[in-house]
Amino acid sequence: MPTLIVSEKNKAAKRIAEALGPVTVINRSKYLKVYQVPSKNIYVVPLRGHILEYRNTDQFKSWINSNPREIITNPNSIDKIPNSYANPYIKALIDFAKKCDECVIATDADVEGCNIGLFDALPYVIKANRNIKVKQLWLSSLEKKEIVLKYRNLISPKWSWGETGEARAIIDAIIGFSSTREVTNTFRPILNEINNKFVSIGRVQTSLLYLIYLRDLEIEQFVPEQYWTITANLEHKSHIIKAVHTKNPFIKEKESKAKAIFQKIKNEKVALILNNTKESAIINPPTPLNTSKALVLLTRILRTSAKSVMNAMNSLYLNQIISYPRTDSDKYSPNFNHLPYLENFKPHMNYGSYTVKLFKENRLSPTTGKVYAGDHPPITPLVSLEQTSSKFENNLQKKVYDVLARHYLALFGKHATELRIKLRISIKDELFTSRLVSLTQSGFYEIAPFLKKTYQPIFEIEVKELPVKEILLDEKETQPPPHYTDTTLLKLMEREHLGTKSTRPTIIMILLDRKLTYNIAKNRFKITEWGKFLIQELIQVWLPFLKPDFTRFVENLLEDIKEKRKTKEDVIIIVKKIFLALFDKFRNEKNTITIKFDSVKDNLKTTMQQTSQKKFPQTTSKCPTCKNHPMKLITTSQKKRFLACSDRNCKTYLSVPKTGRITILKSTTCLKCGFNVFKILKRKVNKSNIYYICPKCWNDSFKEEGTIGFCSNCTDYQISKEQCVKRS
DNA sequence: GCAAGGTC
Repeated sequence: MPTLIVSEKNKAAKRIAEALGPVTVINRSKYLKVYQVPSKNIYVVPLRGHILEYRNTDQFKSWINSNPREIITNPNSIDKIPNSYANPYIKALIDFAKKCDECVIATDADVEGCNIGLFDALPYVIKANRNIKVKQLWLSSLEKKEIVLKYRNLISPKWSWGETGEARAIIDAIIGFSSTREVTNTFRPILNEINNKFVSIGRVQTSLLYLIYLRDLEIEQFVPEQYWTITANLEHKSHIIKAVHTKNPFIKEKESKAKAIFQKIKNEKVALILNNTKESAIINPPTPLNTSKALVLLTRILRTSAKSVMNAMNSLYLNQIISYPRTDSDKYSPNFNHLPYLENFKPHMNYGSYTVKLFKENRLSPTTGKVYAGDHPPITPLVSLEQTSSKFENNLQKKVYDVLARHYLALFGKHATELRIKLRISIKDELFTSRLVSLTQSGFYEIAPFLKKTYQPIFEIEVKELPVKEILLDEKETQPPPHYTDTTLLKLMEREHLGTKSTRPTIIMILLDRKLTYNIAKNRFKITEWGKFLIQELIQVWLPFLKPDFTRFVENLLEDIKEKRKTKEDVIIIVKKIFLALFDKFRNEKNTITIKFDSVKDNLKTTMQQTSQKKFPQTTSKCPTCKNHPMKLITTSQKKRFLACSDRNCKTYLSVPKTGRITILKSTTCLKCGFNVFKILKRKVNKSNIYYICPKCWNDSFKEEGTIGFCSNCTDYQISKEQCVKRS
């Protein structure tokens, strides 16, 4: 009788099947492939991560007519049901379970993997075939050798690991659903004012918001302190060498001391070099990239959001340009053969000469990080693509690939060398130091210059004296800590155990979407007035839940389930009890919150309006009515869009197509009426459609009968190479 | 209408 193997994702299913023998692919639906190994009588059915999710039962569907408190107390408040795309997967599990007498769970070798295999998929398998034998395939990598070996040594299912994931899901659902509803109901008068539909509360997101609140508070309450520094600019050939007084910084109490020193030396023209040491330092190439490190690096270099970088990596992976982007490995398996990948880059326009040099110098082993998670290698470029390649779907993918490819090549590079010169200097008996760091050997920086620090030009100092160009006494102020960026938020979340490598970018985005945070200059995050009000109120009643300690507390309990020290049920009872107490505290004290609403409502409304004012794209052509002002392409929060004259008094509006991405072509205008031509891109699953309209002509066409005012229907002109030209 | 966790 055949064997059914269940994997977490398509990629793993394919690899497992291929390792066990020649494969026949069974296309079950457009996206679902089952891999058959006829020689071994095996069917490998992939899943797509979790196929079930917790939802409120019908009894608790209504937000108004059900009691949020009962979501915690009533064991039937939530239920695990198939998600939107689960059906083909479930059907495949049932069909193949009926044919097989053995089921091997081969989902990822971690807590969520065990939960997906043993608690999402297996119940369907067993329901379809009560006598099926259940085993688990515990893979520490997807290499053929490992798969073959472990398939011969199947283990009994790791139920406790699966239960750990189940407890995590139940705890998050119960806490999230009950508190989101209760807090939404409480804050409803405020939500109406600021056009929010609800306020979401969750173990991870609310804790993160609290940390952002704390940082902003620290910045707000920061009291700058005055201090003074004495610096000397010394001349050496064409360079300026900056030296700092050894007693820097002079705090407020030492102001007079600083000024006295400055008075004493300000006209001195010679600096004596007392000591001149130099040392060479080696800078090693970076270590391979796991997901967290890649996100931190890419958001820092590209100055873009974690979410968009993660999306770009995922698309590159789906298009087989990079390896799997969700990995904890920052160390390659000793068996990983880098040669074919490196070989790819030899002819590359930008990376080629560096790569050829790697081969010449026989530098073919990468640096190594700390974790070999097994299932996937560190993030690796699989193919060599030029920046002009049409395989990139957008500019960001291009940039992400460039950084990842260069970083990968840097792993094999030679170390860089720094020259560090330290000078001890005396200016009229006042001691100064100067540190000069220059790059003497660029090594791997050649391919990955984005990893470089700032360096001074290379020079050596052999003289005993240097002329003083100027001596400066500067009054300065201490600076507050910076606002968080995507990069620093990712680091913070990792440090505080908030979220996972895959969910962190989404959680950062959720806070933005829900108007709890917003971006100020340079991708920096600030809590909104609304977020601040919310957290300030919650601190009064829910501080234990806001602190990241709560997640660590839950984590420890989950670990107890995994290690069989506690049962899933016991842990859920413990967490429910603690959270119910917090919930009741909120209920008992919520009058102290609602009583404040009248006094803060108006202020919140206006500040939130200011914060959310978007910059809408503008036409270069003028409004057809007033002929004075450009028009704005407005998109409302309900996703309706239209053109409006930027002069509010003019009140001219033009319709635009409801769907498709609009680009205002600024290099051409409609030769018929002079208005901008709009390019509309409609994305479909397989191909995209592009068409053009002039909004003025398009709107005019509504008043006439017959024609639709697309540019393609224009009798006199047509769009050619994004220019409006006479029809030939 | 809600969480956080997988994956496309």
